[in-house]
Amino acid sequence: MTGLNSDSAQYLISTVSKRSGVKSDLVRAWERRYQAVTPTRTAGGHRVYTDQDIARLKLLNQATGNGHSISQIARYSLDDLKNLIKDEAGAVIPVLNGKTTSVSDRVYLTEDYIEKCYAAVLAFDARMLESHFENAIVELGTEVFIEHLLTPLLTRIGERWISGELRPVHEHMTSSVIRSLTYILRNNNPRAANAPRMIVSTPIGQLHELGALLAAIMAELSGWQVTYLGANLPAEEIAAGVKYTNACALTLSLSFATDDHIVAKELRRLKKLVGNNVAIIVGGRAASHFQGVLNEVGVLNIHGYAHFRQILNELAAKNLEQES
Amino acid sequence: MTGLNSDSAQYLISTVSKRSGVKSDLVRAWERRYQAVTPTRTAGGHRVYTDQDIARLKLLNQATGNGHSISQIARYSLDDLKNLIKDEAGAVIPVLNGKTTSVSDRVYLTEDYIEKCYAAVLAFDARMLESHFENAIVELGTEVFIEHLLTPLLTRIGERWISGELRPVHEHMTSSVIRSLTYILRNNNPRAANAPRMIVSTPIGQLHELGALLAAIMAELSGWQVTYLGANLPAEEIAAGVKYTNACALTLSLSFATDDHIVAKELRRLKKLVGNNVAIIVGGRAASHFQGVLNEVGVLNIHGYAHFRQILNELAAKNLEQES
DNA sequence: GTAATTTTGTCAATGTTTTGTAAAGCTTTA
DNA sequence: TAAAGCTTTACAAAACATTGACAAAATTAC
Repeated sequence: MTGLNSDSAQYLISTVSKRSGVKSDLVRAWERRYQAVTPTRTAGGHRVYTDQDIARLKLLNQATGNGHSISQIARYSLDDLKNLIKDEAGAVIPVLNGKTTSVSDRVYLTEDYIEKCYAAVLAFDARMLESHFENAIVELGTEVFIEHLLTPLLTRIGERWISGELRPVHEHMTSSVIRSLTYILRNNNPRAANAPRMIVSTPIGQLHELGALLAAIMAELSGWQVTYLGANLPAEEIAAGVKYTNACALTLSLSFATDDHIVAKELRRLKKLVGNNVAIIVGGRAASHFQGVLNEVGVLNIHGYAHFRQILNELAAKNLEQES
Repeated sequence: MTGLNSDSAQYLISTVSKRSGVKSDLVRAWERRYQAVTPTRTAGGHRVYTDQDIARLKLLNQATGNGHSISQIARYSLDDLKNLIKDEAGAVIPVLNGKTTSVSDRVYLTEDYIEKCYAAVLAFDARMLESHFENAIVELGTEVFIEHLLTPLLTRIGERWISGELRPVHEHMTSSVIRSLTYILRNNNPRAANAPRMIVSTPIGQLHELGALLAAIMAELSGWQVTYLGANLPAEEIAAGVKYTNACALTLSLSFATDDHIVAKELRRLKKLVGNNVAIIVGGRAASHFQGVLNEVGVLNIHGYAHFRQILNELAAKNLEQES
């Protein structure tokens, strides 16, 4: 770059109009009516603008396009305008449950909540964590809560656990809080009577239950009737659960990559025990580490939230038509 | 941060309507009739709202959706509204219409409930179990529920597990249901701010968490602030939990008598790690099996429900006088 | 249980404000 | 001198405000 900084660079109104996308007439109107920009003048009275002015007008243009009234935002600072735009950036699907706020707002709020929640985890403050969760559920709605708060939060906890910032207890405490919250989460979405049934657990050797919990909650919200069994269960027990509930799907979470062959062995046994009529779904940070067995046994491997939902819907549909 | 705080940001009514989900007409009606919001005005008379107003309307919208009459709640503070919504999230409506049943009636009722609940466990029907629990909590009250339903039920499950009638999965499923219920149980009894803190867990090798769960719930109901960590944790982790929360008591449940020396070793390490200022309480079916170590380490051994309550009260009193 | 009353969401009619656009007439600039 | 800019004035569509009314729903009274 040259030495041109934003103060020295100067433009006439036609240039500004082209670069900001706001018609000249309108630029003048905004100045006259609301002092949206305050250009200096040449000796002859022509307006002279800076780069900052252009940036400002660009943002104002975008904001008004988003429904904000120019009179209200005309005098906002550059930073404030940026925030305003950022808030609206994700506004793609503005309707979730009919009423309630736009998704983008809630997604934005989420970042705040994630920070607060993570801080509570780090401080090992279960009450605080629970309180934040409660507020978040109320404010964001269950869908957004799960997808944009819980999922990234748990991912982060997983990472920090690996890096050593968090200890296993942190995870246990968090699981505990979340488990007690499942009650609220579930109650918000009434289940159908003939909902397809699913077992969620983790195989022996997999002690981390956060992933499994998340899967259980997601499945519940997708209309499944989930029986959550907790972590670290032998294949026989999981299979027994499947049989007892007559579940048509079994979701396992693999969060930790182990080099022993326990998980592989358990998966094979599981497959043999539950047979071919039960779909086995596997997800979790370490799932790819076990890719070999997963392929061999023939399980559905989850890639992200959306994918899981898709799998759930497909399975539910298949299950429905089998029943009829 | 920028200067765009919740006071400065301003919106016109259409934006507010979009974000809060309340139609413009209705926003105005609520203002006119109940002063639900009190926006400022532009020079021309247009209403101008803040972020707070939007949050308010959002909550009001939700609350009215929940059956509250707008005239009653229109002037609530933001916090009150949040609480209103939060309380409803767990919506059990624990109202018994004033009519109280005698304690004896309720104890009698419990036997009925125990049978139903046990049948649900045996049938591996988590929904049914949860449903019975919910009804029982409402009908019996938390105290009776815990003492006369949950305690004997869990004892019975332990026995039947030994006899082979039940499998480990049954216990896992039951734990899962109870954990999700802790939310209701806790919410009925608000805790004091300066409540004494406690950690509840089970040591490595002790996979059964029902006893620990029960202890956690009891302690909560006795006014303790409990952090429940789940089962099967190494001494270091439990000790870390104690340190993080600054707990003055640690309750462990020992349900299964093992002949290896793991539990004994863990208990000794635990004692060394937490020091003498933290009371270690041990309960559970198999506690007596480890009597040797328990004496050596110097723990409080629980004998029944009443005894546990007594211990809790004594400790709480001691803790209180130490703090003052 | 029914009738009277109140609450509450919605709408319509009518007038005002906001806001983008544009024309007219004059001035500056290249 | 032609192009671009300035100011003033005007205009119309969209959005907003106010008032008053109405009917369904919820409460209350009988």
